[in-house]
Amino acid sequence: MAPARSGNTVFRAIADPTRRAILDRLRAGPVNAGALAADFRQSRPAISKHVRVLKEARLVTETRLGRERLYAIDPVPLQNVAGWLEGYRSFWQTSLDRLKRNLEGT
Amino acid sequence: MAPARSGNTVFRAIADPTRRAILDRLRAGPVNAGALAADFRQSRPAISKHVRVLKEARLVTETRLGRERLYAIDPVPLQNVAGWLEGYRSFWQTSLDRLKRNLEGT
DNA sequence: AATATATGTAACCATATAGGAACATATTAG
DNA sequence: CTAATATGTTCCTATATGGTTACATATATT
Repeated sequence: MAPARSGNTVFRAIADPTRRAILDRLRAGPVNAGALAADFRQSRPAISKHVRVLKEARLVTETRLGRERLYAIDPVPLQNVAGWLEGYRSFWQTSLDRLKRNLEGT
Repeated sequence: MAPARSGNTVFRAIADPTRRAILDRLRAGPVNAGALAADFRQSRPAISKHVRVLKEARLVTETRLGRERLYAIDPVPLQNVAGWLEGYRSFWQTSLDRLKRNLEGT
C-alpha cells in the first residue's frame, strides 16, 4: 500500500461512520475513554482503535490525567477536506443552476 | 455490515486517493473509460472498479455512446460531505483564533 | 502491599478492498 | 460474416479493516 500521505489519513479517518460519530460526540466537549465507549454499542477496544485512527489523522488529541485519558477534537485537519471540496463547489453550483433552469423550462 | 446509508457511500468513495484523482480528472471534462484508465498506472479493470464505486455513490454518471462509455462527474453528493463539515467550521475557526491569540501572546 | 479501576495492546477472526490476469460481451470496421 | 475495439465481469490473491475476547500496564484506593 502507498505510504499513506498525511492528507489521505484524514479522508480515511472520516470514511467510517463510527469515527464520524465519535467526532460528533467530541464536539460536545472532551471525554475520557470509558465515557466515550459507553456511548457506543461496540466494545471498548473497538472504540479505542477508532480513536487511534483519529489520533493518527490528528483529528483527536489525547491528554493523560492520572489513569484517565481525555480525548478532545482538533478540527484543523478537516480543512484538508474542506479545501479539496472547494474545487467542486463551483461545479455543484452550476449543476444546481442547470437543474433549476431545466425545471423552469429554461 | 451496515446497510450502507447513502451518506456513507460518499465518504467511503472519496476515501481512496485513486478515486479522488479520478474525480479530479473528470473535473476537466467527461472522458471514456479507456482514456481515463490511460491516465493512471493501475490496470483498466482496477479503474473500472473504482468508477463503479463512484457511480454507486452517484458521484459519476455514465453515458453509453456506441461501444464507448462516457464518464462525467456529478458533484451534488459532495454536498453531503460539505454539510457534515459545516458543523466543524466554527470549531476550526476558534481553534485558529486560539492559536493566533497564543502567538500574539494573549 | 494488595486490590480495584481505567485503559491500551495482542491475538485472532471474518469480511472488505484493491489489484491483476483471463474471459465475456457488445459494437464497429472491413 | 469476421476481425478488431471498447469495456465490464469473474476469479484469484494479498492486504486492510473492524470487531471480539483475553491479557498487560499504569494509576488510584484501602
